[in-house]
Amino acid sequence: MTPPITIVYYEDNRELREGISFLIQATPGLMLLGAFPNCQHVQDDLCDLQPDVALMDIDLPGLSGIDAVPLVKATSPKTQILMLTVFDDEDKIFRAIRNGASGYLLKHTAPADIIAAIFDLHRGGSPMTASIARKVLLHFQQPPSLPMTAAQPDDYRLSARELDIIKGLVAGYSYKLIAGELHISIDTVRSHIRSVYDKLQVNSKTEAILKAMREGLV
Amino acid sequence: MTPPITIVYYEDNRELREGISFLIQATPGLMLLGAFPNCQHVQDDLCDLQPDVALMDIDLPGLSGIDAVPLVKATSPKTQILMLTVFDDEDKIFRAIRNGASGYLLKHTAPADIIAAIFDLHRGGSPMTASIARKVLLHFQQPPSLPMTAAQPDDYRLSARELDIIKGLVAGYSYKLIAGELHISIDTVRSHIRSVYDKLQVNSKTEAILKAMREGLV
DNA sequence: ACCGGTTTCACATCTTTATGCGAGGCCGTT
DNA sequence: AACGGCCTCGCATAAAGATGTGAAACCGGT
Repeated sequence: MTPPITIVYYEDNRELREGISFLIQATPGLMLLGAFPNCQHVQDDLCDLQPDVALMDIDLPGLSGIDAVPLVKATSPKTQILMLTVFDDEDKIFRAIRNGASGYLLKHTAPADIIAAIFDLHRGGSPMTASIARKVLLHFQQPPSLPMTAAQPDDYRLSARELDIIKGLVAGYSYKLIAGELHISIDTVRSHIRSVYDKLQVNSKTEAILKAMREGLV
Repeated sequence: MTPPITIVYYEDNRELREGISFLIQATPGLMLLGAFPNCQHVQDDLCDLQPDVALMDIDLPGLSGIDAVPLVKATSPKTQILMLTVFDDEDKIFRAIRNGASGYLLKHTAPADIIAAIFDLHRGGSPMTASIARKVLLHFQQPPSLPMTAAQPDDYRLSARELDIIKGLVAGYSYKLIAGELHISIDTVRSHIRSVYDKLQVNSKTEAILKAMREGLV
């Protein structure tokens, strides 16, 4: 028998807290270590408990669940955080994710799915409500190719060496450093840069870097 | 009664194709317009059908499902694409996403969940298997703050004006342009840049831009 | 009233980039 | 063999950026 997944739970709504708590306790393989109405004392709470999973509401009185995320990670690094909230606000989502949350469910999620998500999370997955996932994905998709005509410039046909050079730029190196890194002369670097600018249709280091990053050429 | 969600399906494995096809046809609210063993003729297929949803396998003979994604989008822009695959390879995931896929499920997903995902997708969500979602999220999380000591420099205390300047840099502007934009002299821009470099602990435009972008200061 | 930070500007100097022009060697296709 | 693309290097000039030094004006707080 594998050891149970240990859990702490932060939720200010008493009914909900007791409901989910009961559900967790009733599920074999899960063990609830604590359920708190606010996260004023996250660090105290977690430093001893060191749970596998933290279920966190966002809209908590006092310290918001989002701001608590980094504290959780700092106090108990192995703890995976599952945000459980009514907000599908972009800003909140990304702040939580950047801070280190690993899953994000809206509260309308069925209780059974919440339980499933806890297992997913512990298995190394990132359960996400589909509508949340969409917002995240949109940040990866390149701006929808406006017209529907085929032929996307997608590929700028940079040569291998040119890619080396632009990687250097994106890494923040000067020509001199790139030359040293690649064991070529600075004039050669200049020469390649020329070609790169030509192909990317830009005319400054900054533009080239930004374009390369946005188009995912790096 | 709302009109059914129309679907096309690309999958080379005959058994699987027939199984899922049957399932779709048996589900009220879904309508299968076609199921193909390869996507050689996506554009021909879709130009008339204009389905709401395209279910695509990745590992297709000939033209890969990933490469077909942009073609689908070009031919039938309103079609939402759900990748269905055995690969949880980072590179494949991101190529599919960048190309415009809106959902990504691994094939071990239960048939009932696949059906649910189709509805999610059509509702504007992005169903994703938790393990896939994790890989995506990792690209958003800032490098795990190495030590656990509190107090991360997070906030570089840039002044309002300094933020204006760095926004200009990130937009790819030269000092001269920034000066024009903000109606100040180029020497003033230089002066602010100095402070910014100081606070960000960098010493070149490129480093400043990269740091600002990564730390989300913009 | 003094201090510190912000915003503005100036002048000088040195380094880095951008760009024009030229050139030899390598390699694969036609 | 001739052609085009790629990789290498050089020299030169003009523009942009980095850095040092200094300073006046404003504003909020001790």
